[in-house]
Amino acid sequence: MKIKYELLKNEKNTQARYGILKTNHGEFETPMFMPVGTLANVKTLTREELKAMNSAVILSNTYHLWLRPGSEIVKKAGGLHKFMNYDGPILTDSGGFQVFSLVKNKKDITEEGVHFKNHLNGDKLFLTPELSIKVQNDLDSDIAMSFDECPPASADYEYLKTSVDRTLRWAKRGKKAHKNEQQSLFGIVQGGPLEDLRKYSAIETVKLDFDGYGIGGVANDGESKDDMYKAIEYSTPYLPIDKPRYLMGVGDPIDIIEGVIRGVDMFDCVLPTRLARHGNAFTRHGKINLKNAKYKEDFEPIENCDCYTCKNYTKAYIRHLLVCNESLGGRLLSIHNIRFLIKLTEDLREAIKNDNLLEFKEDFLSKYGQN
RNA sequence: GCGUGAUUGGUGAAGUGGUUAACACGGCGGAUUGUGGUUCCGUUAUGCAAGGGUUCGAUCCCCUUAUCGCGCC
Repeated sequence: MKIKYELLKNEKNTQARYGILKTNHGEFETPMFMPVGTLANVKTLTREELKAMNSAVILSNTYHLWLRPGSEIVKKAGGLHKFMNYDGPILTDSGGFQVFSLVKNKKDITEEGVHFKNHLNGDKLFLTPELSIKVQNDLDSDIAMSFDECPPASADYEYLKTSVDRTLRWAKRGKKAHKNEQQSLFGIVQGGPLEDLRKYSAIETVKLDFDGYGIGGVANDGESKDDMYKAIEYSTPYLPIDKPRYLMGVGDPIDIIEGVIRGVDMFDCVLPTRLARHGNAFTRHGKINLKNAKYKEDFEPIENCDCYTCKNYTKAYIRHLLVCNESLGGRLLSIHNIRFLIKLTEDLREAIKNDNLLEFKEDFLSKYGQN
């Protein structure tokens, strides 16, 4: 079956929503945060660890799995869930963003699709909306994403308009090619930070009738926070209330709060795991760098937190692991950082239920700082 | 004892009679938003063993001393 979103409550003072997302692999509350497992694996973590931190949906990637091991192999394995031994819901990204982020220079965007080079070995590749959907059908994820174009933050109006129209045509083609009745398909709203383009993109995408809607093209390099928040608030008013809204790629704690306030239900981001591998931890008092010399003799946990890492390890030990390049350091921080964001969404859901989201935000910011 | 070669940051080291002494590692700090698992950026020797001399100017040339290496009695 397709996923079902049930809206249970609107927060009184904001656009925030509390709801339930029903999938073939369980029911989960929203707003939610989805850890990223690009290569059919949330880097360094096992499924037991993900469950222990109350993680629900994870994100995986069409482009990467298409290249390695190849979607036919995942299909042979019985689909992505069986292949990676994960029985929770999986969302697959379409590859649109990867064409943008991994293949910065040599790409040729045509009406038919995108010509670009394999980021691993330089082979010529051609990805189309139909092929992206075919790969995602083979992967058999719970939620597939439309193949979109993700233009740079610096793109001008003319380019953005052209791009939005092309993404709409690609969305239509992808929907037509979509065969998997067990799999839901999301459309993606684009349009940069511009009100009329976001509105247009949202309205036209909704006309195609998807199972949920991504808000894309956000948090691209150079984009200001203000532009990001505008992109969200220019999009969500035109999205149906009975379908989930997914802000693609967003992950900074403050951005998650701002997204929720503007009516977003789902987030994903590499930040918690990437920051972890580079030695950084989210805390309620801001982000810290565990490699800093000041933690050399700090025998306290990162903070008062219910995660496995904080219950068992000190900052001094984690620092030692990081400094020595021991992979357990990044693993322990990944556990803490993902749990931090998931806990944040749990707190946000409570705040929505209690109609005190703005107070929650103010309190959070006063401790967390403004970055 | 005589002869000879060396001595440059925390480490391995480049280098030149003329403004700010390469580069690498390490250290310290920062970045990171639909993944970069090993990434990117910044910073880190007011000084070239010590003292004296030549010179407009010496880390570089000369002398003495110290330390280390090599060869010979």
